[in-house]
Amino acid sequence: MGHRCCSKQKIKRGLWSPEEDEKLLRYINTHGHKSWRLQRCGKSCRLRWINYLRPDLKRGSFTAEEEQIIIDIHRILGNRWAQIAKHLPGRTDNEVKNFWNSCIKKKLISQGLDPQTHNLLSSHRRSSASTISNMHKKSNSIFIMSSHTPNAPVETTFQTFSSLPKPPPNIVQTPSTIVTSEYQTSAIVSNKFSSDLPYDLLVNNGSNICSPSYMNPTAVELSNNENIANWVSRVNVDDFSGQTLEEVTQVQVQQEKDKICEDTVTDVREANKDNLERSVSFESSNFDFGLLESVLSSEFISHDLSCMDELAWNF
DNA sequence: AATACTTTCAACCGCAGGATC
DNA sequence: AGATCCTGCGGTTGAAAGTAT
Repeated sequence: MGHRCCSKQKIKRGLWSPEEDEKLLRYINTHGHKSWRLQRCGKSCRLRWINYLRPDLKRGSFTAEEEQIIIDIHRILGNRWAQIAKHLPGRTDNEVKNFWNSCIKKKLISQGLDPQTHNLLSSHRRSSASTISNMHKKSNSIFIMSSHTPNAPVETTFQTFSSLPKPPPNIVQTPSTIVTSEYQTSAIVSNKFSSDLPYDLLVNNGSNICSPSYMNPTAVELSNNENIANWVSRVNVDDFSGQTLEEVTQVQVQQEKDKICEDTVTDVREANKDNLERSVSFESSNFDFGLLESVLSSEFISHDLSCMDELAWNF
C-alpha cells in the first residue's frame, strides 16, 4: 500500500529527473518549503529537497573524521541516524545511514566488532580479552581505551567499548586486570560519575537529568564548553603495558578529573565574576541538549538514574 | 564482450506525533 | 472528534553502477 496522498491520485514515483529537480527548486524559491503539493507526492518532494536539493548539503565521500564521529556517536546512540547526522553539517540522516550500512558496518565486522553493540564478536574473542570484555558489560563508564597490536593495520586501532554510568556516585569502579598490549583490545577504565566530575554540573538540581529546565542554569552555561563528544576520552593502553588496569585507571581517572575540575573551576570563577544572576539562553547555547537527551534516554543508560539525585555541586 | 554477482544509495514505506480545519 | 496534511524518523527496496568471472 502506498502513502495515502500517493494512492489517491496518479502521482509520479521513482527517480527524479533533472527537469523535475529544477521545477521543484523553482517552486521552493518562489513559494518556500511550506507546501509540498506538486505533481509528486508531497512527501517525495520534501525528501528530495532534504536529501538532495538543499543548498547546504555537503557532497562527496565521508572523511575519516566524519567516519569516526559516526562510529563514536553510534556507539552511544545506536541507529539514531537523524541525531548522528546533526553532528555532521551538510550530511543527511539518509546519507549517514547508507554510509553506515555500506561501509562502516563491514569495516567493524572485519575488525571483529559487532556493529550494533561495538563489542568484540564472539568469534573474535580470545581468552585474554574475554575478561575485559565481560568487565565492560558490568562497568559503567564512557571512558574509552584503545590499543593495538604492533603490526595491526591503522584502521583497526580503535577497538572501543563504552557504557554509561549506573552506580552511586563517589564510587569509582576499578576492575583489576592486567592490561597488555599484545592483544588488540579495549577496556573500560572506570566510572566517570564520581562526585566531582562535570556531570555534577549538569544534574545538581534534580532527578530529571534529561530536562534542561531542571538544570542549574549556571551549571549548564559552564558546561557549554564541553561538547558531548569530549565526554568520551581516549587513552592509549600501550602506554601502560604491564600495569594493572586498576593502576591505569587511577592514573587516567585522576588526570581526567584534574583536567575537568581545573576547567570547570576556572569557569565557575569566571562566571561568578560575571554575575551569576544573568539568565542563560538555552537556544543560543552551544551545548547540545538534543544529543544529551538522546544519550541519557538511550538504552545504554536505561539504568535507574535516581542515583543522580545524590549528586551535588559542592563548590 | 557477455553475463553474473555485488555494492551503493536514492527513494520509498510505514509509523508516530503535531497542527490545522 | 475526526480527517487531512506536514514533519520526522528508521527500516527496506530496487535500479544503477561497479566488479568479477
